[in-house]
Amino acid sequence: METPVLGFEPRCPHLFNTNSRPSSSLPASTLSVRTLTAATVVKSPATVVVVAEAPRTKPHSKSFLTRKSAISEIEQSPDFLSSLQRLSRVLKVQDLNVILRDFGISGRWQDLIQLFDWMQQHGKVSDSTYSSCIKFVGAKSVSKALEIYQSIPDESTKTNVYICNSILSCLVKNGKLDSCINLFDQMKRDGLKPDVVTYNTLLAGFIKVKNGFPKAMELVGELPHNGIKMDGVMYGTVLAICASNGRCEEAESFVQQMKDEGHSPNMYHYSSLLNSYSWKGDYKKADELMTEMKSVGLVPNKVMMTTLLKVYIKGGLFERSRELLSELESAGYAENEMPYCMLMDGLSKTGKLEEAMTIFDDMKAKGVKSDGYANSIMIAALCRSKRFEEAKQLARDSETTYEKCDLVMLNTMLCAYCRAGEMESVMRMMKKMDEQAVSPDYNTFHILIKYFIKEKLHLLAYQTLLDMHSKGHRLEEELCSSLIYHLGKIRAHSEAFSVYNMLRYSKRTICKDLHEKILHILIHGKLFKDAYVVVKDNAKVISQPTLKRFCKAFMVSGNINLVNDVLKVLHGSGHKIDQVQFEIAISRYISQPDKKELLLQLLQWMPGQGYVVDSSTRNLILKQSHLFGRQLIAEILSKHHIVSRTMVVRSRSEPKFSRGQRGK
DNA sequence: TTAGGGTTAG
Repeated sequence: METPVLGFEPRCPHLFNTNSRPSSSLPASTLSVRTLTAATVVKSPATVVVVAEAPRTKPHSKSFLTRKSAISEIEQSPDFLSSLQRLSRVLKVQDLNVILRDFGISGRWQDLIQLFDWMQQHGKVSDSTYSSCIKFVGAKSVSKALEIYQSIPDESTKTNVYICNSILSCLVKNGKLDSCINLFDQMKRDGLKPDVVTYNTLLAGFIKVKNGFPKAMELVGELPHNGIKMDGVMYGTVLAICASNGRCEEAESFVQQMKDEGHSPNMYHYSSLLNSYSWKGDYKKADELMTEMKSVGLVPNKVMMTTLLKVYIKGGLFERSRELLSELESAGYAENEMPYCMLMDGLSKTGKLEEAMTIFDDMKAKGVKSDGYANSIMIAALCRSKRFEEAKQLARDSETTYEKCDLVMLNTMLCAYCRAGEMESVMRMMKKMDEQAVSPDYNTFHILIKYFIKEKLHLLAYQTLLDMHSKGHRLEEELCSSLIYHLGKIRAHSEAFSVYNMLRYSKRTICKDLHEKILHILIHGKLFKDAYVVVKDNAKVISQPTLKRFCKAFMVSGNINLVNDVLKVLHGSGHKIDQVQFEIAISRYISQPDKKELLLQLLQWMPGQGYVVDSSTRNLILKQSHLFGRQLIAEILSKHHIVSRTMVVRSRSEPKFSRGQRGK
C-alpha cells in the first residue's frame, strides 16, 4: 500500500480535526498515518469512529512522489541536516512543516530547533511553521517559544491568529497567565482579530486560578462584541471555571444556555456541574443531575461517581458515602486509593477520626494500590487530634514504604515530626526535600519556624523567616509577633526589628500592640534611632507611658542631633513632654557648646508650644550664657518668663485644666 | 496550513 502523506489530509480532514485529537489518544505504533489504510480514531471514551480511506481520484504526480520520499528520507536519516541539504531543492515549505511537526510529535527537540533555524536561514518559513514550532518548543521552554515569536520579522505575521493562539496557549500551559493577558492586549492593539480559539485559550488559564471567575466572566462578556459564539469546547472550559470556583448557579445557567443553543452536554459538562455542587455538598441537586444524565443515555463513569462521592462527603452523608464507595468497589472503580482518601479526609475533618481509621485499615486490608496519599491524610488527621506519637509512627512507615513524596506529603511528615519533637527526623526531612529538589512552600516554612521557636532556636527561626521572606511568601503576623517577642528576650534586638520591618512593609495594617512591643525592645537594645523611626510613624497608637519611656531614654542616650526632632515629633503627636526631659536635653547641649544652634532652636521653640524652662535649668543656662550669646539668651528667657506667667494666670482661672492638656 | 477545552483526593 502506498503511504499517503501529502494527499491524506484533504481527503480525510476529519482525521485531523483538532477536536478528536487522535495523536494523543493513540498508541505510538498507530501514530503514523502513513501506515494506515483505515484509521481508527478514538473520539471519546464512549465513541469509536472508523474512517475508511477514500478511493483515489487520480494517481499522484511524479513530483508529489519525489517530495513524499524526500520527507521520509529526512525524517529517518541519522544525519537529517545533510539529507536536507541534498534534497532541499525538491521540498516546498509545507513539506518542511510536515517534517517539523514529525520532529515535534516524536520529541526530537534538538532536531526541531535545527530544522527551524535552517528554514529561517533559507527563507523557507510560513505562518504554520511559526504556529507549529511555537507549540512544540513551548511545551519544553516558554522563553525559547517567546524568543521565536519575538523574532518574527513581519508585523502582520505577529498578529496571525494561529500564531497568536499558539504562543498564548504556551504561556497559559506554563502558568504565565498574567503575561498571557498582557501579550493578548498588545496583540489586539497591533491588529489581532481574536477568534473562539483565542478566547478559549485564555479562559483555560482561569480554571485553576483562585478568584479566576470574575476575570473569566469579563472575557466571556467580550465575546458578543467580537462576534464570537461559544461552542461546546468553550462551554466545557467555562463550566470547569464555575466548578473550581464553587459557582453552581452560574454553572447551571451556562448548561441551560448551551442546551438552548442546541449543544448537548457531554460527560465532562455534567461532571463539572456535579463538581460545582460539591462545594456546598448539595446532594439533592447532585442526585437530580445523575437522574437527568442517565435519562439522556449517559452512563456514569468512574470520575462521575467519584465526584458524586465527593458531594456526599461534603454534605456529611457518611452512610451513603460508604454505600457509594462499595458501589465503586463493585464497579472496579476503587482500585486506587482516591475514593478512600476522600472519605477518610471528610470523616477526620468532622471529628470522626476512629471511623476514618476504620476506612484506612479496610483499605490496607484490601490491598488497594496506594502512592502514600492515604498515609499522608491519616498523619494529618492524627496531628489534628494531637495524637503525635501515632502520627510520627505513621510518618516513619511512610518514609520506608514510599520512595516518592510530593511537597504536601513531605510537609505532613515534617509537621508530625515537629509536633512530636523529633529533631533528627526533622533534619532528615529537610535533607530529603533538598535531595529531591522539592522547594519548600509557605507551609514548610511556617511549620519549621514554629518548631524552631518551640525548641528555643530563635536565631535559626529568624534565619528561616528571612529565607521565607526572600522567597516571596507572605508573613503571618502572629508568627512574626511571637518571634519578635522571643528575639527581644534573647537580646537579638536588631533581628527583632528586622522581623518587624519585614512584616510592616509587606502588610497594609499590623496590630497596634506590635509597634509598642518593638519599641520596648529597641529601647532596651539602645537602638534609639530605630526607635525614633517607629515613634515617628506610629506615635498615635503608642501608649503615653511607653512614649514617656522612649523620650526619657532618647534624651539621655539618643543621638544629640536628633533630640529636637524627637521632642517635636512627640509633642506633635499629642504627648505632653515632661519638664525633666527638657532639663536633660538642655544639660547635654550645654556640655557640648558646638551644639549651640540646637540649644537656641529648642529654647525658641518651647514657649510657642506652652513649655518653659524651670528655674534650675534657667540658672544653668545663665551660668553658661557667655557661650551662646548673652543678649540672645536673655531675650529668649524673658519670653519663657512671660509665657510662664500667663500659664500661672490661666491655671488659676481654669482650675480644672489638667496636666497633659495644653491650651492653645 | 497552522491554534483551543473540560471531570475526582491530601
